[in-house]
Formats: sequence, structure tokens, C-alpha cells
Amino acid sequence: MSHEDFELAGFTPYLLNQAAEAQSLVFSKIYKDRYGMLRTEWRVLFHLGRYGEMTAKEISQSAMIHKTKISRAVRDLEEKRFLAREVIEEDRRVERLTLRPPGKEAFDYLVRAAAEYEDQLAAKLGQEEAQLLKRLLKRLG
Amino acid sequence: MSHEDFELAGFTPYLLNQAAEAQSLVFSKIYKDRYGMLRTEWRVLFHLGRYGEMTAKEISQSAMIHKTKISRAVRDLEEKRFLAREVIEEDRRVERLTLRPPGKEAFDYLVRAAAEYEDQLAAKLGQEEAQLLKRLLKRLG
DNA sequence: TGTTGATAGTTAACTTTGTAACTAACAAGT
DNA sequence: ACTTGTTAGTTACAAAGTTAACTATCAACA
Repeated sequence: MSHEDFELAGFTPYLLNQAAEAQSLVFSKIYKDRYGMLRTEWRVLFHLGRYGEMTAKEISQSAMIHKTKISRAVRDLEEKRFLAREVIEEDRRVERLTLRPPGKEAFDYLVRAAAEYEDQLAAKLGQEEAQLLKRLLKRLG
Repeated sequence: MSHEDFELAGFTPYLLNQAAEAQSLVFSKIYKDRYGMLRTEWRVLFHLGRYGEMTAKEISQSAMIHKTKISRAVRDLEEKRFLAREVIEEDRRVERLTLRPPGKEAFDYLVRAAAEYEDQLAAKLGQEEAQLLKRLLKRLG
């Protein structure tokens, strides 16, 4: 391929970034406007809502997010009264994190919004293509 | 869809982000390690290499990048001696940006690397699927 | 018990990004 | 010439993200 033919619009990493940014904007607006949350906070909230009590490290491993980001997200979610921390007796370095009622409510709302979002996307792309896209993306992650 | 069924791994914005991050890492490593460039710098360099001389505003519009990011990328590329700025006489607010030889070399190298990268991706996903992925991503950007 | 090494989580220093205000130059109408 | 409004690009400050170093706790073993 010669230089004259190479287009950013045909370069997959570029397209991935553009698509990810555009789509992320749509959904992040929801948790940002409604709860003042950042992306890492949403992911931590999601893990606790979906899987029940977890430690910071477990979330960190499951979500592949660095522990410092988790640490700050947990701090911010605690300030919002969305979660409670409790030191584990067996190992006092570790904290058991659980959602409090306001956190559960936010989780419920956001999961509903996420499902709606996903439905709209499937409607826009078509059921088949939406599934195919996800399969392809999983192979790249 | 009930809350118990909702998985991050099936949520398109999440998959897009993971894929974009993973792929971006592969290619950004190249221009970062070799030239100490950031993503915006690469995109500015690309535009100048691909389309010849442009103003900051033209790049900003074409790449959909905010003018402050462009401004900083241009400054950093100039420090690397990759580009030259020249005030336009007809309108002295505007600068004509052009690549200097080291910038051209970097562009050549990076376009080659990008094309290689794209080839490897196509080989990995299969020609058909790689094309399909790009078409789908364009509909989301 | 005491030392050594590992681990969970936090804090601190630095880099990058985002937003808003600013400067300099132009354009149009008075 | 003289305001008023607009535009190209920069600068300044705040918000986020990254990396490294730190604290407290635990485990293992001499």
C-alpha cells in the first residue's frame, strides 16, 4: 500500500477509538449527569451490584483496572454513600465492599439504562450485525 | 433482561473500550517508543504527511480534535523538528504547517507500520471479518 | 520472638486532557 | 478612523489518569 492510499478512516485502531469514544459518550452522560460518577466508579458499582460483596483487589482483577484507580473510585463511591467498607477480621489489610441502598438504586437504574442502550444499538445495527460486532470485538480485547 | 443476566462482557460500549484500548496499545507503542509521540501528535503528523500543508484549524476540523489539543501537538512536533510553521501573509492569524525531513521520515515509517499492523489484523480476523468490522465501526463513529 | 518478603490498599508526584479565558488579527458597517 | 463581532491560535487552571513509593498487615521460617 502506498502512502497516498493510506487513510485514517480505514485504519482499525482509529475506527475503534472513534466508535468507542462516540458510544462511551452516550452512556457515560447518563451516570455522569445523574450521579456525578466517572467510568471507573460505574464499573466498580457494576461489579458490586452484579456479583455482591467483593474486595478492591477482586474488582481490580475482574475488571482489569489498576488498584489505584479502584482505590479512588471506592473512595468517591463511599463519599456518595453508595457503598460501605468493612475490614475483614481474618486479614485486616482487606476490606469487604458492599452496596448500600442508594448504590443499589443507582445500579438498578444504570443497568436498566444500559439494557435500553443495548436494545437501541441492536435496533440501529440490526440484531445480526450487533451480535457479530460483539463477537469480533471480543476477539480484539 | 434481569439484573442477574446483565454482563459487562456483553455490553457494547465496554467491549468497544476494551478492544480500542488493547489495539491502541499495540500501535501507540510504536510511535511512543520510537519518536516519543502522543496520539494527537501522530494524527497531526499523519494529516500533514497525507494531505500536505494544512493549517491547525483544517487539521482540527478534519480530525475532529479540539484546537487546544492540536495547538499542543503542533508545539511538540515543532520541538521535535518534525514540522515548520509559517505565518500566512494574507491572514496573519493563520499558520501554514508543513513537515520537515525528519517528520516525513517518521511519517513514512509510521504509515508502513500502520499498514503492516492492518495486514496482521486482517490475517488474524480473516479478510472478510476485518472488512465487516470496519464497516460496522464506521456506523458507530 | 524476630527478621525477611509478600500483599492490600493509600498517598504523592508527575503527565495528559479538558474547559475557559485570553491575545492578536481580521471583517463589516458606521 | 471606530466600534462591534468573529476567528485562529495560545495560555492558564482544573480535572483525570499514570507510576512509583509508601504504610500497615500478614506469612513463613530461623
